[in-house]
Amino acid sequence: MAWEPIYRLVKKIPRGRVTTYGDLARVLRVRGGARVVGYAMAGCPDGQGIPWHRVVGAGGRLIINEPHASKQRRLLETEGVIIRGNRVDMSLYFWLPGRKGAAARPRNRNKSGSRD
DNA sequence: CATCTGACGACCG
DNA sequence: GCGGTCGCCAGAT
Repeated sequence: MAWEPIYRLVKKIPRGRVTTYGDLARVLRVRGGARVVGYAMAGCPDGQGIPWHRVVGAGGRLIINEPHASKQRRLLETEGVIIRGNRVDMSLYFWLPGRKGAAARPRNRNKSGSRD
């Protein structure tokens, strides 16, 4: 399969940010939707700088099973992403792919100083 | 060709 | 908020 577009987009996810399988599927118009994107990520080649850990489930939930779950969690925390329970705060870290690298926190509603 | 499984997501109780 | 069901599609057996 040609998952290249998916991998390429995942590589564009900024450090300390996350996106979801569903959004990737929608932006890339993947036939099978989120499910297939997940399948693609599961088989993503290693050692190619693909930040697969920045891809989470809908709502910022970490749905991956062990042993990758721990790894993803550790990697995200390393990038400064606060993980609470089994999910991350989408209002702070969600990143929408595509569009010239612009676009970012569509739901960021904080009025205090945000750290970008 | 029939089934099962999986790094998903929306719904429902 | 949690757990179960169903729909989705691509491999594996």
